[in-house]
Amino acid sequence: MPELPEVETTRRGISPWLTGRTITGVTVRRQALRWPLPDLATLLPGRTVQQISRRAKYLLLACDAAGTLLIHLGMSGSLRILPIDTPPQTHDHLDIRFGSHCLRLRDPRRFGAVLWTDTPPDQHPLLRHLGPEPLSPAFHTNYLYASTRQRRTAIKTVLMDGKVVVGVGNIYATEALYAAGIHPNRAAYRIARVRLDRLVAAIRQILSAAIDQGGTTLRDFQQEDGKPGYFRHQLQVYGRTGEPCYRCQTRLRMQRIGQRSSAYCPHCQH
DNA sequence: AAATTCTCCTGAAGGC
DNA sequence: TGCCTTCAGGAGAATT
Repeated sequence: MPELPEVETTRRGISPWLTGRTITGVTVRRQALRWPLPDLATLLPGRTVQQISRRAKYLLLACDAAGTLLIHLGMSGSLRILPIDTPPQTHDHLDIRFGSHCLRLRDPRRFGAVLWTDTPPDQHPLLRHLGPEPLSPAFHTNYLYASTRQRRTAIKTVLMDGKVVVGVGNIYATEALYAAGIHPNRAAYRIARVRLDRLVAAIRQILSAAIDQGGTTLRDFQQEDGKPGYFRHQLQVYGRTGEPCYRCQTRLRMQRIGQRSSAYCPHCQH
């Protein structure tokens, strides 16, 4: 399920193929994902992709001065670069063609989104209230400390709240809390500053390492060339419920926190 | 304001 | 083997 490292991996993969290229055509096989698609056949052909950036889990394709295409991969989306004559498979919803190749969006569960904005993307309603990027200087210990003092809910829920910090989903929240020795269900406001310092560092370190590994592939995620991400092999707790903790050998447990399954070590995390 | 619940969807896994 | 049920999960929307 694409979280920040998977989206960033995708961005880095497709960027060299698309930047500076002119879109020659579009094939829309399904007119709505999470929301109806914009009229891409009118908006895109003839536009040149200036750059591809990322905000939270959104990919932003800047198209000339005309506007920006926003793509969200939901939980099962992937983007690939393929020759335009590659037969589409089930759930291949959209091709954006540029010469002999196309950017193909596949999303079995259709939780993803494709949107268009002709104003600066940071002002888009879905982006304007987002918290800081976890790998930016704006995400620091004092910020997280201030953001958690009034929050009595589980720290894991807070980490996955995009208004606090973006890009951290179930996998990396689970891993970061283990690395920092914090119980995922601990009330956020009851975590001391020094422990939040460790948590900030863990989030940064884990996200960076995951990007270096091309993200985590559990089932659906693939890079632009079809290869999986390799961070799955570095996961310490996610998906390991019932197996021994790598540090202390205690059996890892699982709890539902905010509708999400959360693995943790009852000995190492408090 | 913060917290909780509901919702979208498909494929995999488990039960019988 | 096959049919049915359950579940996972990003995150906006609705509700309390």
